[in-house]
Amino acid sequence: MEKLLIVDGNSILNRAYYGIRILTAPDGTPTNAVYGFLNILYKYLEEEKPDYLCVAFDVKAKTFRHKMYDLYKAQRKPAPEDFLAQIPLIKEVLAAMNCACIEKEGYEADDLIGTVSLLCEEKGIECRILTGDKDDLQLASENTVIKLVVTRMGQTTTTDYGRQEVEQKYGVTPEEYIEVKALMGDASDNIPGVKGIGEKTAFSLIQEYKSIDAIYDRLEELNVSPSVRKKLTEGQSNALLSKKLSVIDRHVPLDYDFASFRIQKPNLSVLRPLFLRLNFQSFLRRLPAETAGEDNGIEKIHAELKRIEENRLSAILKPDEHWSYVLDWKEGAPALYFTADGKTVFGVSDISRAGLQTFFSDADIWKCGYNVKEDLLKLHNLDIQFCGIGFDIMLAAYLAEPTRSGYDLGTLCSAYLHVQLEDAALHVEEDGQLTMDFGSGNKENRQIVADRVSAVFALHSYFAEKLEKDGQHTLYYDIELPLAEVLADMQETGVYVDKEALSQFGKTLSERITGLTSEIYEQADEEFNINSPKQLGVILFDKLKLPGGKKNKNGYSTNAEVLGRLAGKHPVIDLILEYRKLTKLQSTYVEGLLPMIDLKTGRIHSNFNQTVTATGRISSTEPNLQNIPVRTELGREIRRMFIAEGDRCLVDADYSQIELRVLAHISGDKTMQEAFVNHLDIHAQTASQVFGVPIEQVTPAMRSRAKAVNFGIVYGIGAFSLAQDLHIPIKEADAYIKGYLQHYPLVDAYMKKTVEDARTNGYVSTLMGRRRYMPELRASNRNVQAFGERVAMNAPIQGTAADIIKAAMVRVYARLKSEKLKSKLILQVHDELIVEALPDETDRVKQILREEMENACKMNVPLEVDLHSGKSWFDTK
DNA sequence: TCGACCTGCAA
DNA sequence: TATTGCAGGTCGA
Repeated sequence: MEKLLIVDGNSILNRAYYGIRILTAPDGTPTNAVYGFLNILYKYLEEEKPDYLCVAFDVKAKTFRHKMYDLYKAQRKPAPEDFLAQIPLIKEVLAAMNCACIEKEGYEADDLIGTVSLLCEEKGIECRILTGDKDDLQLASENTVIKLVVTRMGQTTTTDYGRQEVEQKYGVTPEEYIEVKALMGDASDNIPGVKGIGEKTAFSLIQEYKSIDAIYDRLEELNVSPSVRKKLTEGQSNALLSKKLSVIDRHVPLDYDFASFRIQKPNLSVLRPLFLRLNFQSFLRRLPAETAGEDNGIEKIHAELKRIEENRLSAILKPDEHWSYVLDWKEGAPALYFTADGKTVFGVSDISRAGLQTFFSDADIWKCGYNVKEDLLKLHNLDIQFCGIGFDIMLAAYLAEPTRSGYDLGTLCSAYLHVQLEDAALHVEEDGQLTMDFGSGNKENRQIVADRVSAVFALHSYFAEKLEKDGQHTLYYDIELPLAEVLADMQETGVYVDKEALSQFGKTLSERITGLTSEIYEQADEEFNINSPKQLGVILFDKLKLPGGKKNKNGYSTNAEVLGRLAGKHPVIDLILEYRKLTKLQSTYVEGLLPMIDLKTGRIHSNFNQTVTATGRISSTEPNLQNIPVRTELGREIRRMFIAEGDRCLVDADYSQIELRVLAHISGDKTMQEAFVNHLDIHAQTASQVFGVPIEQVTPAMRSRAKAVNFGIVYGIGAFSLAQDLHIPIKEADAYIKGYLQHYPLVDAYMKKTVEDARTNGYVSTLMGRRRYMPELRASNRNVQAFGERVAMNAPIQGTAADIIKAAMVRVYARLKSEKLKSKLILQVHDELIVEALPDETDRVKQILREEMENACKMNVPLEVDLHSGKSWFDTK
């Protein structure tokens, strides 16, 4: 038996719109609903494998229902703009897929669906209706199944309703379902129903009497309460009207030939460019592979590969050329591919160390790569210097769009050049490495790599120009690009760890954890998994009956804040808090760090990522060395294990209040600037302002509150959260914020202006021209918008601070190098730099750190650096 | 085995 | 209903 799938276009698009986070094409077109729609469509095409497919849409014009009842759907709020914009877009996509879209003036999608499903019944074709709207349940039959879509937490699921399922679930037949709806009405469509009759009564009435007509035929005999009878009497005309409105018209004169619903192949020459434009990578991958000679209108990257012998390298490499390259390790031994024109790619397989040196160690040979930091590390393993770094595609793409989730070459080609890098979909890139399945049918590795070199070349032209146009030249060439080398060096150097001491600390923790575990079991009077918040919640709130009910969707919340409020109510609480503290240290910082210690060097080589954060900060992984405990006494012990090797020492330099200084500078607020210019205690100063007392009368409590406000302001805090943070009434918190903005009026003005600028420009910028695009501000969801506003206020501050410390790192690195010091920069923790210094260089290193950090950026307020040194990180406080 | 979720660590 | 990150554990698909 053949099968047809008909989709309620508006309904599914709507579900997709609200179910999916904000998503935009590179040109700013909102695409989340279209993306979600296609995901749902593809999913059910695969699941149902229909022979026919069509998508029904509503038409804007009034329908016969409006003529019947002019209030029909009258209360509907107009859909958000970025939703409406996607309706023509999905139709464009469906047209390119050669999928029939049907619509008819005067009718709704439901009527078309009803008509098509009836046609199916007549033709003996199975019909599946994909919709988010329960109204269609009236169409269910043995042959017609409604697939009702529910989107929850990003997941799409459907429940299938045939005749049986409707009867089972609702206790009425599909035909009777219309009667129920007519009785109870439908607020969303403004169908009146009978006033006072709700869902329950409507269902029981229809279950008993089957139809509205039957009810009114024998109204006086009905076995109902007088009040229900009264309501029915008064609502008779509304009931009849509602039924007319609710019933789907299954006899719409269709202007479409049923045969045109038969599934056809997509029009690739239209669909592929469209998906490229929308940057739908996952859908591009679904499209059938191109056959040879097929002209699909898309330019493909293709390089002519010339394999050469290593001894010809010097002859080919002219220093006045710009060389785009890829260093490939796929075939076991390194291979070098490079091009000067993007068309001819030279390839040297099995290249020797000397060959690599010819290319990489010559500063006169200008080189453009992709993820240069990785190449630096690989070459350093062979003890080869990498000089003449001219450009890095990945870093440029990061500046162009720091919120991207990844920067693989194929994606960048489609997103920015609208050109396809062939086989891009078949391989996965990790840290810029090419890993792929060389199964049959693929092009051979060499050609793929050659094409990648060509892509690097093309992207360089594009991004070099874009950086100029966007005013990011200095940020790129003076900060990000040289920083790659600094980070590679830091990664390579690593930080020395006292493995024995760390292990010993772990043993001590283990003993205490064992003891705590049995104490907790004793108090709970049973054994359970303390690490499971779910089980813990049951113990605390069900078994021990502690107050403080549910919070999250899995049940009870048991985080430190909740437990803290419970402290004193039961002895187990303190034990659990202690248990949590110790197991955190044990699992994350002892068991997590120990295996990361390089056996040869005794050091941990964390990965410093340059293209991860939305604001310009660096991130650290495997392990993350930017979140080593410091706030609690016991946690801080971990820092004793990070030590300088041999007779060296650690020098720690951290910026004092860098974000507030940035705020004082970019807002232009004189009061705040003065505090910094005069080297005053900014939190005490703020307290004095907000509480209206002289500075010498500021109590520690006042200062600590002011400090919280200072922090909060930077994050775009609201009164609610400040109140929660400080455990004070919202009103009071609100007064603090108001007072703050009153005393720092230009901070207030800055916040407002930044958000306004972000709305008009679509992005915010840091002092050095780093951007963050803010599509959130154009979202229809209030929460998303409010989030966007906070981000708009915070990103320039956090981002400028990131710019500054990055500049400082480049300067410190250059100074250490130019002064031929052996001391090494080893860590960066957002506002803090750590150098492992030789004994006779320590004083010089301190001087360099202070000079280069304090002068990294000229602002209207001074930058101040606190310096400490010691044998371990613990000692540098 | 993988992803969602909760929790907690840092600036 | 405060920004930016990373990671470990549990639990269910």
